[in-house]
Amino acid sequence: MSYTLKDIAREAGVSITTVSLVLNNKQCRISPETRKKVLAIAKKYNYNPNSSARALVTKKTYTLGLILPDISNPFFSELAKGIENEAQEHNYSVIFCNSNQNPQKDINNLCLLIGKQVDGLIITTSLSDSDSEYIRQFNRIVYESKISAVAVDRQIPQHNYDSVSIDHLEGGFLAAKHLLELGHKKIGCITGPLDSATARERYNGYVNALEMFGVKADPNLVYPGNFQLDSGVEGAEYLVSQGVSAIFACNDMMAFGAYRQVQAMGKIVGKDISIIGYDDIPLCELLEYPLTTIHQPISKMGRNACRLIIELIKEPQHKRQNIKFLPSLVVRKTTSKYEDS
Amino acid sequence: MSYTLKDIAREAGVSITTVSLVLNNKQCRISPETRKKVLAIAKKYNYNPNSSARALVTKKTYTLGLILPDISNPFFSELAKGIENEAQEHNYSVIFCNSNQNPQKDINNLCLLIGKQVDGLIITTSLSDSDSEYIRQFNRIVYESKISAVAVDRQIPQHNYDSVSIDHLEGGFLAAKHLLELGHKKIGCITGPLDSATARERYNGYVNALEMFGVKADPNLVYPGNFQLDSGVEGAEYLVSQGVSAIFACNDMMAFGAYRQVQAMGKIVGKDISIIGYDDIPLCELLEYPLTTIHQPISKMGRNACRLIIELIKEPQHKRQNIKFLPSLVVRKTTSKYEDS
DNA sequence: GTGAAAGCGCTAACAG
DNA sequence: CTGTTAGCGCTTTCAC
Repeated sequence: MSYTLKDIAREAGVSITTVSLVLNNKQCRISPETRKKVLAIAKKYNYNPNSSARALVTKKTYTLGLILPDISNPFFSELAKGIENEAQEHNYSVIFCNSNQNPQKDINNLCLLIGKQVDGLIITTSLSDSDSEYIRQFNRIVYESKISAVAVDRQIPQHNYDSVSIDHLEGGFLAAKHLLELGHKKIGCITGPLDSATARERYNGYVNALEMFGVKADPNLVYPGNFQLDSGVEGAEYLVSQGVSAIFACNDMMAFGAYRQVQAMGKIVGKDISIIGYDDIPLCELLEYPLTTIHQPISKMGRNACRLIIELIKEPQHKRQNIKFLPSLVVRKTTSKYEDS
Repeated sequence: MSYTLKDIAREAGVSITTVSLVLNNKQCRISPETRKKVLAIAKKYNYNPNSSARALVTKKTYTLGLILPDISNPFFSELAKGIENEAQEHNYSVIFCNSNQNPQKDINNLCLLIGKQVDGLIITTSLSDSDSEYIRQFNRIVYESKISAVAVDRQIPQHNYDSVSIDHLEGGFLAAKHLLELGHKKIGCITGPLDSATARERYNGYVNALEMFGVKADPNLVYPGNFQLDSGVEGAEYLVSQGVSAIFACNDMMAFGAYRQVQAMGKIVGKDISIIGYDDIPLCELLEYPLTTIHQPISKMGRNACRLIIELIKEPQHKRQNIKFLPSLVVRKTTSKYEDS
């Protein structure tokens, strides 16, 4: 199969220890010739240390476990990319597990990863507040494993993990502020499902901005959506009938639905009605009127989650960190100055 | 840290072997009481075997290595999902590595995965024919590692790996055939970059269909694109000026470019000019006239790649397999019967 | 400068 | 039915 230290030691006529020492670049004073000889042989055979053996004694696998709901979701694949790129630079590799929105799988994957002795865990569960029993179990297993863990994107209920996430309150605020600065007063909001913290934050950010600009938040201008395209069209239909001049859709899919509906109603997007979305999915740039939206630094968040877990591995007693990244406004063509008509 | 066989053995008052035996469900005749007692203790402590130790002796890690160009590309993330879902069902886990189109990284990742003693490799390299030296090295390393490997989506040059891919010849054929059956005769083609095998196959499929329907392939009706949106609009502009009644764009991005250009020229997509794409990206369904296209069974391909590598691991002498999946036609609104005007 | 020896946690003969 | 023993490939004291 593969060459071992023993093989190299035999061929070099030295002990296994010596070989191990030089291959690990240890300070130990090894004579230059021995070092050279060993290195040459190792290179010749393309020696690759057996990491199971090494892990067994060092108790470090240089492997990270990544639990996520669905790698095929662009948000998570972007996140995974950021994590893996950063990991590579630190000589870690990452095992990923899809839990497909199934709380039991979240737990199975967790156990699997612990069994594989990963050095750290990066977690975005699909666990929602209502999965109380699963959450308890999940947290207990993480705790007992003594493995460092960080939560990404969303905090895991019932426990305050070190975390990296995006400040959706700020995002919602930014979106509404942009509209307000353009002079809009009657600003509708199509929310996400309000049992999700993310959706709530985006909505609350919108409310905050209105208040800050002295505009009274009008419940009649809020349409409860579900992050799907359809609710965007329904929301727009409703809001336009309420006389809004601008719409904040809490994700791009709904913004796109709204975009369509506004057009279907014979109005011009970005002129008669301003629309702003949230997420900055690739679709935004492809529209006839490219969509103004809130951009999330997903990949950056991934990289930082990775950096954080590596810090934590090195120094488990590290002080708690809950890092928030700020989303940013991307102005394109669907928003413009309010004009009294 | 974690409990070991020894801990359980001590508490149960039996030998380590016995514990190992019952925990591995070995046939060995163990008395029911012993078994029960051991199981109970293991459960109590939430025993998780140390897989490094196990791997060290069994030489199996139950881990697969996945090398791909970029997990954030929807094609690859869908593929990864298929692979991981299947892997989970067979108790394998998967380490993924992004090589970011960098041939050197392909090789680094390969070495890394071999070092981690993965049982099998699933590979989609970004290596192109021109990276001859890298390819040679890559193949040599795989060969010397004696680790089973399968190529997904594209074969790796200079070596015939077991592989799973999509029959793009058939895909191109299907696209053109659809148009021909609708009565179109002057069918333009916007190709991908023809130094890629994938793009060539799609184009060749188109040519084959034309021939089969007795339509002479006209080089003036072929526009060399690059899979980017822009070349779709340029291609459409050119092809419409050549008097085509239908366009086969070799991917959806270009089809979308063509769609826009056709509209910009004052023609009605799906009536004046039929357009068919290739890939079936989410965008297709979102258009005003949803895009007719060729769908690729990506996730299925991933699952099969995984199944294949697992077979290969079990039985390395298995006969060679090069599995091709058939793409399928998805008719939506951008293609229609040819009407003489 | 270098080597001998112990041991990480587990499996797998081989004994009894 | 169960225990003893050896050993996987590596790191790490501790001697020399």
